Amino acid sequence: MTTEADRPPEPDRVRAPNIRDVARVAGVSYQTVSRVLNDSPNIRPETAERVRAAIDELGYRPNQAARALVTSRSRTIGVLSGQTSHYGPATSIQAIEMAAREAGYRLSITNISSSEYTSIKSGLDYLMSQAVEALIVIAPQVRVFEAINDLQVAVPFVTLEATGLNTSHSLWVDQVQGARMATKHLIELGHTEIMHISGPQDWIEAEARMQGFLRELGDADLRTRAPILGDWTASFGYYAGLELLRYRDFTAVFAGNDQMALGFMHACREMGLSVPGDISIVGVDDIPESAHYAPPLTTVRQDFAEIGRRAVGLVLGELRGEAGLSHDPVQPQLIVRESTAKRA
Amino acid sequence: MTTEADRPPEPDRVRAPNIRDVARVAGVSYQTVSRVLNDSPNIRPETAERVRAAIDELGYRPNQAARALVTSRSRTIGVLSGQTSHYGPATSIQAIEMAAREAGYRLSITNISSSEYTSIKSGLDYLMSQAVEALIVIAPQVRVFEAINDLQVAVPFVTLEATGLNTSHSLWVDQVQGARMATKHLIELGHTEIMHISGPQDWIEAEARMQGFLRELGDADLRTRAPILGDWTASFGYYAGLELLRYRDFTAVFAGNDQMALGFMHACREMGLSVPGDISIVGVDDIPESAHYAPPLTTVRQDFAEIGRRAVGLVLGELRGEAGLSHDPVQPQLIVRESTAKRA
DNA sequence: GCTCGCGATGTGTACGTTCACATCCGCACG
DNA sequence: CGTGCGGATGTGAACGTACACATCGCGAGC
Repeated sequence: MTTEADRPPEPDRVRAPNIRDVARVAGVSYQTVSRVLNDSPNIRPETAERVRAAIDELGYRPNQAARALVTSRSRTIGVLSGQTSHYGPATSIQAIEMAAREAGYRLSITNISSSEYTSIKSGLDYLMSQAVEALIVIAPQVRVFEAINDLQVAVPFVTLEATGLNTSHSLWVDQVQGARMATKHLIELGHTEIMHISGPQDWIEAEARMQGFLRELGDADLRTRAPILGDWTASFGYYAGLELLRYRDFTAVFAGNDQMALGFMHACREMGLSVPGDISIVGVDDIPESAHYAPPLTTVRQDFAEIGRRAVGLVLGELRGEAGLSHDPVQPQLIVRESTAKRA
Repeated sequence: MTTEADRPPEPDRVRAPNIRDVARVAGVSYQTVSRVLNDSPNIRPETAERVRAAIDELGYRPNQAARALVTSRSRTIGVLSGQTSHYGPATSIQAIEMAAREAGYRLSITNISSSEYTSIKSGLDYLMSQAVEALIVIAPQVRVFEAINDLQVAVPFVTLEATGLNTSHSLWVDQVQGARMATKHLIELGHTEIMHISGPQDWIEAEARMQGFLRELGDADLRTRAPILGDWTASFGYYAGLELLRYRDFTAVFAGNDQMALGFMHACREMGLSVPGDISIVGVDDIPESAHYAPPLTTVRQDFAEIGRRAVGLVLGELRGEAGLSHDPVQPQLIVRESTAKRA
């Protein structure tokens, strides 16, 4: 009835309403309010309605900290990522965020600036200090596994894009397969001298793409040559191209990602070479821009968003004790555009 | 002395050590431990050392939830962002994350999938339920301000990239100035018929760039034409190009971002037009790839990372009650490459 | 030698919630 | 008509920490 009159005088500092304030307004005990909040059974609909009305009236919001304290559940998923500004990680993280929020979890993201072990470890340490309930790693560096062991991470975790290693904790695009598709495509076009510009050696996915490339080449009995170790950037592709094209002892290039492919095409243009007339190029990722490169890039599409969603499903499933969740690799897809052609 | 013998029997479920466990091991009171944790003065160095040793021994980590509960400070900054997978937001967020972590804050990020008012509001609502202490908005939609008002957001907030509006809460790259630089550059090259492909109308920065474009054109007494309203994507730039180039009643294009510029160049190529021979093009953002487009793109550089860092500085400053913080717009920079040339 | 003051440390309590358990009521069953 | 049972609701405690205040000891000043 009287919702204001008989309350104690307003304190100076306005305090956010708590569960007891709601209870008082609704004329029930705080426990009943708690029950409504956690929609537990055995509440009379009429009572629940009154509580909900009180909640609205007061603009009450449950205090997450108090809840976390008593349940000792932070409802937080930690994300350890390398450069979150890159297309792949950024896309995955966005999907992770949405899937997590859907499931009532929030994210704690941390960027590791370098691939130094100490950097990984301190990033991981930070996440542990946030009491994350699960961990998703998008920093596909080999040393992450070490760090996870060293810190005795006891929560469910999954690493993205880390082909082949430690499969029970991995979820990945089948990079080996993707690389084979790209390489096979070039071979089928008649190319026999194929160059690979790889990502940094300590990225597992770079390693996997290199393996796929080498295996496909081996299966076709073609000469393999040492891949160039790049850094994923367009600039690297460009300078590598300027260097490599001085010899021109190859007619096709498989680049570890679209950006390096772009840089390489830039170098071709500058050296007066036609793509795909003189050199065929394949990238990986299918970033949205690659369809508009000059020429539009043949590339291996990866579904980063799907990977992110599945990662969340996986760790939350494990958290709920569900077993036997699917770790099947996500299949990449070859997108043929105009940067590849039959060997002249 | 005895650090193990006289403790109560181990409970079944291993409980994380708390401040009292540390105190017991260190032989001090829990309050002393608390003091060491919050490095308050008046602790004997020797005591502090003993406490620290106990912390290490037990692998103790402060419980953030308990801390948040009692201090009623969440140490969280909310980030409301549009597509976090885009280069600009992603770069800013990365910088925000690092700056925030540096300052002992974590982030709660939420993506809004559409620019619908309800979507913005629910995103904001989510962040408020996280009890964020401050808010950084990277979703530069006009309606965000409405939502912030409607929800009576009482925390310090700052919107990024929202030129000109509500300046006390904005931090921005001077988009108007950037657009003017781009336009002026084209005018100085002799172009008089310049087309603008803008971002979506409800993005404040798109609006600002359009204003800058129109003003510069006005100052030069050149004919203005209705800008095309795009969606930031390369594909839009491409299709818009195919359409517009059927008439060819312009010799230069100012695109709202690099991706649309890329798409437009693609269309030029397909229509048999040379860039910059027939058409000059300027973009905005200077994403890392744009230096390797065909041709390398003249563009207006924005320092997204700097913006992110300053946003954190601003809201945390306000939180500490510091006044008179700099809201000076960040100056963009024209990067002249090869997509622009004197009018034929 | 006594007191004052201050540095160093300890004790009580509150934060807001959930869990375990207690209580109350009405209805079905014998 | 008494008993038991289960649905609906209430009470007490605990989670781990920081703040306010209390206490202790020791050296300076008279």
